[in-house]
Amino acid sequence: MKLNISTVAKKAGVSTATVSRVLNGSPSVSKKTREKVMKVIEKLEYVPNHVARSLRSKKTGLIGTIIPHSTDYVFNFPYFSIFLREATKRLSGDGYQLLLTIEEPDENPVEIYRTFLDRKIVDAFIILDLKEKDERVEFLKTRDAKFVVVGRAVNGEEIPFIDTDNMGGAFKAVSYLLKKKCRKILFLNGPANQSVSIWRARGYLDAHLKYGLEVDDSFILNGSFTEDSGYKMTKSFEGEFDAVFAASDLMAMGALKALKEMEKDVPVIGFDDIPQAAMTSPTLTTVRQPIEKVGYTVADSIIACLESEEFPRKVLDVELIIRESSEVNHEDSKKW
Amino acid sequence: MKLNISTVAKKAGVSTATVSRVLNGSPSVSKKTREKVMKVIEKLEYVPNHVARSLRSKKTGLIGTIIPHSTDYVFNFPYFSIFLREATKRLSGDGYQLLLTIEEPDENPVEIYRTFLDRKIVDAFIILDLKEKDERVEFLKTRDAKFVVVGRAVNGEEIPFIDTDNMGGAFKAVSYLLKKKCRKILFLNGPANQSVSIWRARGYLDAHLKYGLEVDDSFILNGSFTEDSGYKMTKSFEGEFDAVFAASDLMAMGALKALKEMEKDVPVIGFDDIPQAAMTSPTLTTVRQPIEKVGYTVADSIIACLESEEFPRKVLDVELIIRESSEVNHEDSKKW
DNA sequence: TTGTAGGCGTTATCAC
DNA sequence: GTGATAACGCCTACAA
Repeated sequence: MKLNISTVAKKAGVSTATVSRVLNGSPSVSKKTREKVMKVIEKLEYVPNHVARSLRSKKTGLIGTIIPHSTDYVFNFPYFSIFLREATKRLSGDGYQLLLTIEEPDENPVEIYRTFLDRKIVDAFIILDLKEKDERVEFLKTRDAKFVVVGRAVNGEEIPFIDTDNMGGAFKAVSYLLKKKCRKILFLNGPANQSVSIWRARGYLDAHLKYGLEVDDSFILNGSFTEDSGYKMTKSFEGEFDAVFAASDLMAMGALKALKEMEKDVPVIGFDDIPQAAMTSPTLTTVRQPIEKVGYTVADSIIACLESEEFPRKVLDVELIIRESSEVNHEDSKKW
Repeated sequence: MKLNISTVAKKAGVSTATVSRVLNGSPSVSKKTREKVMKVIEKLEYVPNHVARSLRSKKTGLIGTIIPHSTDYVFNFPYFSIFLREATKRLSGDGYQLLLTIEEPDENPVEIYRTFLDRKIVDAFIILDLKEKDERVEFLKTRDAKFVVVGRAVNGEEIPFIDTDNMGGAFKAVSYLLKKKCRKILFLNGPANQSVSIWRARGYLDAHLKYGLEVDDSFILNGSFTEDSGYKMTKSFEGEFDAVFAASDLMAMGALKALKEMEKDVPVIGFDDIPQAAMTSPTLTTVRQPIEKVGYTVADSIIACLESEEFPRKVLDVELIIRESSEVNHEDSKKW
């Protein structure tokens, strides 16, 4: 026996239209009818068919998030799971679901967006890992699709985005080191073509500018955001340096490991403030990104975007958290 | 102007039924008609509406995977991304998509399965992180839902599953250590209530049995699969031991770190063979799980389950990979 | 081989 | 307030 809206209508002695109204909280239903219908719904344990609703409303309630294949790090990244958790929480509060998918290894990244759009599988996208010149964004714009980017375009392009203040964060961290008289700050940056890297590099430069210092480009290294990358870049750097600023906490941890092996003791600052940052030895000075807030805000913006045609553009503040690793002789801390 | 099957039909001068037949590769369409229709489809760039198809066919093509909230480690777990990648690849080959979702923090884990089932959002589930007594499985069985479990029931219960030979793997690793005359093997196991932990404990016990040795239960510790957990359990263990067998490579790495600090040099074996295992110092002896194959096989089984009512039950072989960490005096390796 | 038409389950528009 | 009824876009008997 199939259970659908008309079964309920029949049992309740009303029309399907009325049941639908009850279901959708329409005000134009008498209290009495509403209660009668509700009772039947509960007794039958009826739940509306989501697919039929989608067909009718042309909305699936699914938000697509395609995880770039090029960056396995997002999964290594303790950070990412927090982002997802918060976004999921916010979305499900309004009846949306995250449709997470991994990019296909050897396919043009745009294809999966095309498929999802063509088949009308999702209502909107969350774009991760914004590139300097991002073909996914280009594509979605030509298709007039809804999306929110995590990250901020570097060329002032008008796209809906949420980002943390990467430039400001780098500025704060580097200024702190410069104030401490560090003058040769090794900057372990992320991949060169990612907008996040570009913003942080701008902060690095700006801080030097403020102090009237010139920047030697050879101190800016591009790697991936992993611990391993931080370790290797530090270890293989040829030349003197008196501080390290890393674009992720994992990289900073790698740098600390390398420094220890090199028996070199200079201030280190990371980026993110992942949970481990407070637990390493030495504890990590770092730029805290409000990752929960990012997850929440992205979800919130997507919903706003879908339900009221808003065009979100937000930069969230970051904060420099001072711990042991940025202090000279931080190795001493281990003796406690 | 809306683009749907009847627009195409009109343009091509045929009925919607014929277009549908072409779309679905029905043999009963003349070559000529098919070509004519195809041409129109291409010119119009028509793509069938997935939601309408779902409504008609009662299949969404979505496979639900709910990531347990209790175990943030799945995201720390470098392993998990490989699993997802392979599963996704296999699924999309047959037109399915993975619908990944994070479990809601403070909600009964079963609820999200209920929601997905009620609303008919997914065709089947992949269950991760099987518990000894798993209410999700119970629930899905009562609802007669399709699912495949990654992991093997410990009580012989009949459920569709894919698992690696956890017991055999532990058996091999522990036997190897016993053969080396180790007699006090510290076993850093995963959470006690997870089936994977129970299988591995069985392997540990079995190996001892084979050597006619009794097992001291105090040598079996339960933690989480993280590096930190391995480190702490090793460091805080009170009592002598002459080898370590860890239930994950991350834990093994934590154990190695602890041993180094304790200036203790005993063989260590891990589990998984994550990419880093070959790159640590010392390199890690470990039980290799064919993770790509697990991802592929789970996806394959889900499809088989959906399309031909099969009931998959498969245990995939594992292999002991001998590297440096299991050899006594492995610290020497660092001098090269 | 092809076309007609009903139905999948819901919601929105229009009457009453 | 409530009830018919027509879509939404597709597939599949059944008929031709």
